[in-house]
Amino acid sequence: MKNFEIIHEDNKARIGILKTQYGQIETPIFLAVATRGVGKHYTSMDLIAIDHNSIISNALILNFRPGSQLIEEMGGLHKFMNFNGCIFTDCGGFQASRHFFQGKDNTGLNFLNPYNNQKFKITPKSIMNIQLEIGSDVAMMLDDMAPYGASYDQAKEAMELTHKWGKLSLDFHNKLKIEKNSNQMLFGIVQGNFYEDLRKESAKYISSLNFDGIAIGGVAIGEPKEEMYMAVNSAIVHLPREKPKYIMGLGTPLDILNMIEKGVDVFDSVYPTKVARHNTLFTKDGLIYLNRGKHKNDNNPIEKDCDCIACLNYSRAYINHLSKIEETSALRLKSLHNIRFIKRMIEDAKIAIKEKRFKEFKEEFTKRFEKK
RNA sequence: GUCGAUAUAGUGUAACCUGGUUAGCACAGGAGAUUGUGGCUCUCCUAGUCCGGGUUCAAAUCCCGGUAUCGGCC
Repeated sequence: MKNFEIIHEDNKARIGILKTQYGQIETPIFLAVATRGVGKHYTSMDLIAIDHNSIISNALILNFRPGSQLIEEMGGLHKFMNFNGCIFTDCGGFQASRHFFQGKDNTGLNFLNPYNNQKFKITPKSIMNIQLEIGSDVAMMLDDMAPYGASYDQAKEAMELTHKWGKLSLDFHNKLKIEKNSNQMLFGIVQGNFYEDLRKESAKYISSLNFDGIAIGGVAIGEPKEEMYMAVNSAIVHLPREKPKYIMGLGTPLDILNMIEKGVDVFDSVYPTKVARHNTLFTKDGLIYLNRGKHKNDNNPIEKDCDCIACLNYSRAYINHLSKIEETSALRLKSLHNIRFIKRMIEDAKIAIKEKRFKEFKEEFTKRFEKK
């Protein structure tokens, strides 16, 4: 049985159905970030309230606390956090750019558990086991991500280690899935930093393995936009049409639309929630800075036609007030608005794809979003 | 009426006693950043010495007068 089916296409843009162990989910999707089994300032109930059914959590960080075994004992992450939606788990490769990273060798990545300062090593095998214990619907292979500015040799080395770990991750995952009687999917990750030939090589190699889906990793790590698009373009043309494609870490509303146009199906990013906490809110007419004085007496919602919990119930003036007095409820409302904005934007994009006018939709959306 | 204290961006204050960088800081105001999340974070900009005179090479700072505010006493 195929676990991904493309049901509509408009040039490269498409609508698909991802068939996971939790259930079926229509792509393109945006995964709200719930690294530690909860969003920052929002819970699974909040996501349900804005009709958001897909998240990404982090296997490494969940394993630090409360531990993947405990989550398994509690019936898996869906039950533990009471989220009846699609859950991806990231492997922890990205956390190699964090300060608790302690270096790598050919067999895995070393970390310091920030909660108890114990050394903790993850390997392709151990992180597969952790993700199966957590019980996510989609697991990610262990990858090695070179930082922005890495030399060619450094990028090549990271890519080659990623390829090696990809094969190992896949083999272990297949074995463990049978042992645990799981239908968890596993996605591969393309690396190659910002070198066109490495991106191509990595895309071809990862595509040759039998992953359920393919992610492009190692972008949006501080590089200029042009380099990001170059890296993605170099890889994506070598990925098979029929597999779900995931760009890790994107993004902004316009980045998401641009990537949908290239055939990307899955997104995740802290961008919408991080900027929301810092008072940058998405509207169809562009970004607004909600903490500015002009909104102090604005009785309108953040966005007129938005159906999120913030816009249905509160004015810009009120949320500006909550922000000014540093009430944490403001962080929740603002985060939920931006998540909902992305979801609604993607829903509109899907309608456009069905009607074969995605390009026009994107251009109109971009024009309005960028106008000042 | 009288004696005293105080007067610095929109607001609150620092520098005054002991004259000497570009008058500092916070909030407010404006423009931005933020992309597989240990942090309601970070960057830049706007804006000020009550008024008048004096001393001095040099005054927010010392002196005199005015005005305003606050307080004490009649």
